[in-house]
Amino acid sequence: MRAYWDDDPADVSINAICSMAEVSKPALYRVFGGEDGLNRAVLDRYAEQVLVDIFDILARGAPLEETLEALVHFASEDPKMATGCVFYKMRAGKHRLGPMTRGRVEEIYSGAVEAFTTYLEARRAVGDWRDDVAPRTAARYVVEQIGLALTQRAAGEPPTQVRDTLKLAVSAIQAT
Amino acid sequence: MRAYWDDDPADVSINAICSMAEVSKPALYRVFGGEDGLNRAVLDRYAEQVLVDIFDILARGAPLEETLEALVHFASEDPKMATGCVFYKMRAGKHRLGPMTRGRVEEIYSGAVEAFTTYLEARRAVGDWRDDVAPRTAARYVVEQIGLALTQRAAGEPPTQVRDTLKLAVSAIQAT
DNA sequence: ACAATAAAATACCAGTCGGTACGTAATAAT
DNA sequence: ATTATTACGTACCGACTGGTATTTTATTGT
Repeated sequence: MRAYWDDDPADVSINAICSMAEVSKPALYRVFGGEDGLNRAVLDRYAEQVLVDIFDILARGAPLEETLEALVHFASEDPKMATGCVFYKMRAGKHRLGPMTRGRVEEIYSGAVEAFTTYLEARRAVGDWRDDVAPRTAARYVVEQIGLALTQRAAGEPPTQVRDTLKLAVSAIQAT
Repeated sequence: MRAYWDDDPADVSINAICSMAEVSKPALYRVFGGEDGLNRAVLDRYAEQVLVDIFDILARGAPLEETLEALVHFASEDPKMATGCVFYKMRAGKHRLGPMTRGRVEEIYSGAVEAFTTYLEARRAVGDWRDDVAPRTAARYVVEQIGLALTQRAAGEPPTQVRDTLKLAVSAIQAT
């Protein structure tokens, strides 16, 4: 997971992983079955260890502005995300993934969209959000923008620039 | 260029290109020198054949709304861009490129930011654009958003969704 | 103490990658 | 017509990929 996180999953070979982990290749195959199984396991671990933070922000049910601010901070400034996000990296190279990992990527994506849609509907019900954008559209929008920000961070762009871009992006769904 | 456009540059091998073009590998190496030279040549050709359209839109000096509408249409609906954009695909895998191609990618990127910055400054001078966002920040923002849209198209997302996202994104710099 | 079994690593597989040495065919100069 | 030169492609190189057959090491049962 660490290697996928620091570099790009597509650029880390099974051989490299084995030598980093000081594990023989057959051992890795015994445990994970193959590359697809390993990727899936990495993604599962990453989801419950890192992505859960994003879902937590939504689950707090805080006002829109506060929630968006937290998300912007997470994606563009949290040092943990300085080298980007394993999930979005995998999603970017979706066509290179095996069936299990790809399935998990799609699950996580639609789970995120769903969670954000639910959050936005709740906010609208409380009168905390405008009526002229469909919650699902806005949800997909935010998920993509967070992905863009994390991709920029992975590419080494300065956090301030990443933050400027993301701030501008989320302002689109805040405007009255 | 066609292969890079339809698929992903990172997934098209020199061998595959040679067999598609019905050209021997040494012939390709004689002409382009190597993978980096080939990539650079492809990018050059692509820039003068496709990217020029984007620069043309800016060069028209039309009002902001009209310009953004044209860019949104180009990125999210032009059938020519249905499989994404060679430039943005290369940029996404920048670290895998040779020095010449990488240099050209950076040149094109900053050229685009520069062109858009100039355009926005001109619009501001005419009173067609708000004062509360730095032109360069907005320029970078739009360049990233167009890239996101073209990446989404390459991933096979429905054009309507791509358009929704991009429309929402550009609205952020239009708002009064 | 020794044989049977389970676990784990070494050494290898076929395939692909980018890149090139070298033999061959076509052309230009004499 | 014959030689010198240039263009060109076959066949190969070493490095690396994901994946495994086979051998070695450890553990267990007796």
